[in-house]
Amino acid sequence: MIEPPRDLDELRRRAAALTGRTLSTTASLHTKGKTGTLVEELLGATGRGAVHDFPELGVELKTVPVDAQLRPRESTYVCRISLAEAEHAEWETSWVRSKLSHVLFVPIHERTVLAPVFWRPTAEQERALRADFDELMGLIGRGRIEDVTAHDGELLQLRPKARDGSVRTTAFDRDGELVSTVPRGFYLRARFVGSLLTPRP
Amino acid sequence: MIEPPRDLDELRRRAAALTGRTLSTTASLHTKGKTGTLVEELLGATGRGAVHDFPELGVELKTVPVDAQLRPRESTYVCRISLAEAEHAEWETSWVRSKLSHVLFVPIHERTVLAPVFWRPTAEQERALRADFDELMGLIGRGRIEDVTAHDGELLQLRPKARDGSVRTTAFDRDGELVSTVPRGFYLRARFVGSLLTPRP
DNA sequence: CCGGATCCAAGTATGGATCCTG
DNA sequence: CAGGATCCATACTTGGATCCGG
Repeated sequence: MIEPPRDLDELRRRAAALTGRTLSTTASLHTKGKTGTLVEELLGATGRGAVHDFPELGVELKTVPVDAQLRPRESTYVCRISLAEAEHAEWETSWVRSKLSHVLFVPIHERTVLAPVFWRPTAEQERALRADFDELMGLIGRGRIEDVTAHDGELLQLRPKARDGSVRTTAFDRDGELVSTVPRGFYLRARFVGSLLTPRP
Repeated sequence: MIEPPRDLDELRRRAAALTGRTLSTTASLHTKGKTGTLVEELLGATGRGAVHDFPELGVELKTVPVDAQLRPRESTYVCRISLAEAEHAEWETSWVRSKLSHVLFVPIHERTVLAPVFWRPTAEQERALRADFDELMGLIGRGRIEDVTAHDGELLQLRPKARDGSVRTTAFDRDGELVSTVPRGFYLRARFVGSLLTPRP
């Protein structure tokens, strides 16, 4: 086990030191979440179950599979949402805002680690994220969960998040009744994360 | 896997048929909850996670370790309580009342199964149980959780229920603040269960 | 004795994400 | 191409209770 980084500079140095390294080709690495967990361990993340991967630094780590042009091949999962509490949710105190307040993106091309990118939302980006949040949570709060699709939201989208369709949670419908539905999570659109990895002036 | 009993008579017959049987002496049976789980399986209980062990019959199964005089060697665990919701809890709709509305006690002496006892609370017993419930939940509802000990309650008592002291839950203190404390559960006192196993006219 | 502390197995939830059809 | 579906490992929770020191 690797000690947690003592400050942001140490985390920067560790992340930079991984650049160009190739992750092991072991069969056990071919499963969905294994790359992310391995990079967490290599950087000394300790926040399993906490709000951030690096709780003292308030930094969230995300590995992103990319192509040779640094374009993400997938969207990036952020966190789950509580459908039943959507009506009272506020952006300022939301889990998704906390997670996204400071992110370390580690792009992975095939098995090679590329240059890390630290990101904090600009004022403009935060306005757009908040607008997505308000739109999505507003719909859910008004009982429209089944009308929400991954088409909604400019930067943030809402998608199913569960092992399979047999996992259920509850939400309110338009009549205010509790109904069973599939769990959802927030995701960052691939094109947005792509713009963060290759900034244009 | 054994099919669930179709009616109460079938459950009675199965429980009676276990009387005098000796549970296997396998090392794997020497752990705390294993006897209860084994008897559940032998009787065809299906209610893992449900309110009752036999959901269709509304019957709860409890194995009770006893001495040669049928005196329980331990108190009997009933269920957990939600400390944070204690203030609004009512006996009529409580989990503990449901659990205790119909119980099949299976006494175990060393590894031998003794005669089963079906029990439904008499009116008098239910009054006493309710009095204990109201006393305990009233204290907790008023933020006095840390003043409640296993001395309180005539038939029902409240005791810690967790792997070890590191597991925590939350309750309200006297100032209405949420505080961390150890999870609790309801238990039936050993002397009360003893009186149910050896009724005196 | 018995009140407070603890133990194990199994099921569920969570965090890590990628898979895969139309 | 990307929205909806799904996969794995690990942590946490729950239900089964018994352990053990004062």
